[in-house]
Parts: sequence; structure tokens; C-alpha cells
Amino acid sequence: MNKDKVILYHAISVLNEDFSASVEKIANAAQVNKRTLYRYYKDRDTLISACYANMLDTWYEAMLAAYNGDAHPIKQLEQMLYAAIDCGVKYLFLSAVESKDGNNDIHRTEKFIAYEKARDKWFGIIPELQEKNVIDRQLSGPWIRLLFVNTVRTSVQALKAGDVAQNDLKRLAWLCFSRSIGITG
Amino acid sequence: MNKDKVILYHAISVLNEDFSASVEKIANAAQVNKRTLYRYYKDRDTLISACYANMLDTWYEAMLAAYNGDAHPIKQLEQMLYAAIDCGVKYLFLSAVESKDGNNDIHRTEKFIAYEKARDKWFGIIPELQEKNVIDRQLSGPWIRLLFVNTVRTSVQALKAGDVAQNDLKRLAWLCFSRSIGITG
DNA sequence: AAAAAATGTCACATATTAATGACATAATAC
DNA sequence: GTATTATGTCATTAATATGTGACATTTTTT
Repeated sequence: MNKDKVILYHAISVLNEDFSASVEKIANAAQVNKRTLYRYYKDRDTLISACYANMLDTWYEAMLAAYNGDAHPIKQLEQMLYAAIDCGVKYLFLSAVESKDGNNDIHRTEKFIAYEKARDKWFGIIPELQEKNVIDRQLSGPWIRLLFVNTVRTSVQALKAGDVAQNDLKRLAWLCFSRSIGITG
Repeated sequence: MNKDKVILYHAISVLNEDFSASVEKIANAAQVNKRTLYRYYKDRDTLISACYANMLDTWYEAMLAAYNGDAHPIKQLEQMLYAAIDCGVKYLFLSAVESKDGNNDIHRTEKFIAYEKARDKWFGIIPELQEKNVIDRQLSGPWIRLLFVNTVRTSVQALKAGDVAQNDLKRLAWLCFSRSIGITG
């Protein structure tokens, strides 16, 4: 992996946990000198914008593949969960940004608006499945989406803490998520 | 509520989302002048210590009441979830601190060690219920605890976003959590 | 209404972080 | 091995954040 991507990855990871973390903290996490970081990214804002762009691209690509990879809605949802887990911290940070005030700069970018549109389309699976009584109808759409995000969070945290083996991770995540929304498989 | 508690509440809320947030940002959230904040809390560290202490106390009291309020383990677990939801952001921040490196100052305090001990005792319910095949045995203890925390997170986020009515909140949280760990009630 | 207490405004010293230039050192290519 | 390129070290300036004193304004008490 190129150094700019290494820095980007660690920037996303650090900023996800502590958005006002110093550039030095990010540099340390990426194991490069602060001066080197500034050679790849002009300033703090540039780095943050690059984080946003990268998160959006990564997530979009992964979700698109998941959505298009199967015609059966339950399988699509399952693959979307796996895709989000693969995106890991990038997806979590993105969904955190999403829930913040719209006064932010990123909320007005074309890419972000496209992201929101795609997301709404993909998560349209949920009400579809509720109409067919596959997913519990007493749960609201926003609630299920929060469950989805936080299932991913559980997975990322478990992986980081070493609580669960890589192989079991996605299976457990889907098992718990699907059961929680009333899918009996 | 006394002004010191108002400031404390908002400090916990702001720091939970952005740990390196400035004192000014906390003061703004609490709708007091920065100068006033410094009259209640000598400096940033004092404020942060007060946050930790308050989170621990709030959580401890709520969980103790939940645990002692019922003799039946499933009911105890349910009440513990409700207690954690009532603690809201305080509980989330606390569990975030918990998962950080032990190099932190707070990890060595007496209160925190007592907290860990109590927590382990209370969450001992989980393996008990697994032995009785009430909770799915293929799920590990740490995984279930992460699910617990993130169910609380889902509840807090839903409440903040106004997605779910106050009245339904705890019922939905328990419904989803209990189903996800294989409790069929 | 007068006194007392709490809060806000503003200027200011200090500390921390952001960002850059000049140069030394390490890594890589040829 | 030498030239080239990438990275690290260190000093320095600019910008923000921390924390305090002096005093004005507001709120509460009596």
C-alpha cells in the first residue's frame, strides 16, 4: 500500500475515534513523521477531505457490488452487511458524519448527495421485506438502519479487541442482525 | 438542576462525540460562558475527572438497582438494559473509556477498579443463562457484551434523532437485543 | 430598592497545535 | 558507488486553545 493510503487509513481510524485529534497523533498512528504527512497532504483540511472522499468511494463500490451480486433481497441485505463490515471503520465514520448537522461542508458536496441517494435506494430493501412480512413490521426503517450500523460497529470492535475469530465474524454479525429484525432463517 | 451538573452533562455529551473538543465548545453546548465554566471547574482535567466520576456513579447506582430489583436472571438482564439506556450517553462514554488502552489515568483509580469488578459480576448472568440454553451458546461473552453496549447506542441515537417514541424505545431495544442473542420470549 | 451573588465581557499571558523552510540522513534506482 | 528521491530532524512563525484578572451586567436574596 502506498504511503498516502497508509496515512489516509490511519487518519480515518484516528479521526473516527477523536475528530479533533492533532495531526501529530495521526502521523504517529501511521508511523510517519509529521513533516512527511504534510508532504502528502497540504494541510489538515485537505487530509480530512481526502478521508471523506475515500470513505465514500470505498463504501459505494462495496455496496454496489453487494447489491448487484444477488437478486434475492434477503441475500442482498446479507451481502450489504458483509460489505459494510469489510469497509469497517470507514463505514462507521461515514455514518457518523451522516448523522451530524447539515451545516458541515461535506454535506453539500455532489459526491455526498449521490451517496445519500444510493443509500436510500439500497436500504429500500427493508420496507420491501417488511411488506412481505419477512422483516418485523413493528420496527421502523430508521431503527433498523441504526441496528445495521451498530451491528457493523459491534463487528469492528470485536475484531479490534480480538474477541472473535475473523472467520466467525460475519456469520455471527448476520445471525444476530437478522434475528434482531425478525428474520427467521 | 444545578449549573455544575448542567455543565457536566454537556461535557459528557460533547466529549463522548469528540474527546479533544475545546472547553469553549463544551461551554457553548451548556449555554454558559467559558469564564463561568472555569469558575465551576478549575481546569480541563478537573472537568474530565468529574465526568468520569459522575459516569461511574450514575451507572453503578442504576445497574445496582436493576440487578437487585429482580431475582430472575432474564428479568435482571432486561432491567440492566433499561438502566443502561437511562444512563444514555454516560454509559456509552464509559464503555468507550473501558475499551481504551490501560495507560490512561482513570484506569488506575479505585472507583474504576470497583466498577470493573461490579460489571463482571453483573454480566455473569450471561454465561449462567447460556448454560441453561436460554442464551445462544455459540455467542461468546465479549460479543454479547458488545451487542449490549451497541443496543444502548442504537437507543440513544434513535432518541436523539427523534426516530422512535420515548414509550416504545426500551421495548424495542429489549425486543431486538433479546432476539439477537437467541432468547425467544 | 439595596446588598450580595452569579454570570458575562474583554483584554491578556501562556501553552499547544498547525504549517513551513533549511538541511541531514536513509532508502532506492541506475 | 553515485545520483535521485523520500523521509526525518529541528528551528521558527502563525494560529488556536487554555486559563486568569479586572470590571460591567444581570440575577437573586433580603
